[in-house]
Amino acid sequence: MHIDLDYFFAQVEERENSSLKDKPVVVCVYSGRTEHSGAVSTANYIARKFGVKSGMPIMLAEKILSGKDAVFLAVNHELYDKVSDKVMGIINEFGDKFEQVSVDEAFIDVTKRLAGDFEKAEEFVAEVKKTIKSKERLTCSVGVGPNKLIAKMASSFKKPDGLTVVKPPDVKKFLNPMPVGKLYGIGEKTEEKMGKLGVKTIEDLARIEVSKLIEIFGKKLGTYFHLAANGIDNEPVQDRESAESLSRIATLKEDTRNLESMIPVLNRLSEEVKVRLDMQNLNCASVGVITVMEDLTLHSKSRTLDSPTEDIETIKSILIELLEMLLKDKTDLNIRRLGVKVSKLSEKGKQKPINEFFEVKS
DNA sequence: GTATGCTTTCGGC
DNA sequence: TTACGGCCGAAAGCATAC
Repeated sequence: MHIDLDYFFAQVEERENSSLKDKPVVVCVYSGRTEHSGAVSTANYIARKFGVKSGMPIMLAEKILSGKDAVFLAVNHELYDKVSDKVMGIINEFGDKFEQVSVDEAFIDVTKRLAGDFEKAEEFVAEVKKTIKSKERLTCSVGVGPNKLIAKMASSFKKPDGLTVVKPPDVKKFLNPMPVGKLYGIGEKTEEKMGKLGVKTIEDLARIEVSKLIEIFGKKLGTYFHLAANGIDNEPVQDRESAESLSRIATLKEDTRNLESMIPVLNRLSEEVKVRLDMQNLNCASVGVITVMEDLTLHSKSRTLDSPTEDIETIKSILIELLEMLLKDKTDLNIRRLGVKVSKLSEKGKQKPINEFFEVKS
């Protein structure tokens, strides 16, 4: 079962201030460059009806909604995180296993609770929704299916406040008519490639011989596409240990390609990332710099280390090197936004096992 | 030549 | 008129090993 909180940030804001409920509400990330510069994080369904979307420039959303009595708010992550924790706690209580995917999404394994009986799903979900509604005054959209893949695709089928139950015998019926690009794991490029093979729908994909898919996409991907198109997925619902990566990005006061002026920013971002690493007792084995140029194109450079580090000075000096490299690669444009990312995270004091050491040789 | 893993870019929210 | 965040995991592209 997959649970997705509806238009989460904006819904929390409506909850905090009921006078917002019948108005367009737009939750924004202000960059600080000018009073109105920034982008839309999310908007309620009234604002969406007028065409407001995530990622849109705030000034454009303002124009679309002018005269519509719209409310623009700055994101309040502290609040959303707190509310998220409470809701996730509730959801966790309803499953035998729990997996949080993001601030507003989670899977629970309810196989045992439902005794494998999908007829019980509707009533069960009603109970989950009722609890979240009464304790936190929030709605969500829910998908129930025989595995995570189907549950995830089902929860986005009807929203907001939706419920879609896909019983095992109905899996094919559910997937078949969808465009192949809707299948989890298939992006634009792969969809294009599929189109050239005459594959438009998930049904088309399911009909292709697995050997043919392996020939075209390689063993790993080919096998995955074949199984997914047939509704088969064996990924367990499991606790996520910690995030896979951690990053911090900020808009510069003005566009520049002057290294000296960016070093203090890079240092500050590194320190903020380091604090978050420490909070979770993590170190990192990969360090990267991210830039968004004045034309909003994104570029990045990263380096994998020989061994994980937690040393801030090491991280800072690598980042400066990477930024220098990036400036040499990309000689034409100024940098608008600058970021720091660490990945290949592991818990301090624990060495990640190298699988080959334990592999049984035959 | 192919499979794999690493790096870079994309896309959802 | 134009307008443009921050964060994450997924997808795509690329390099290397066999």
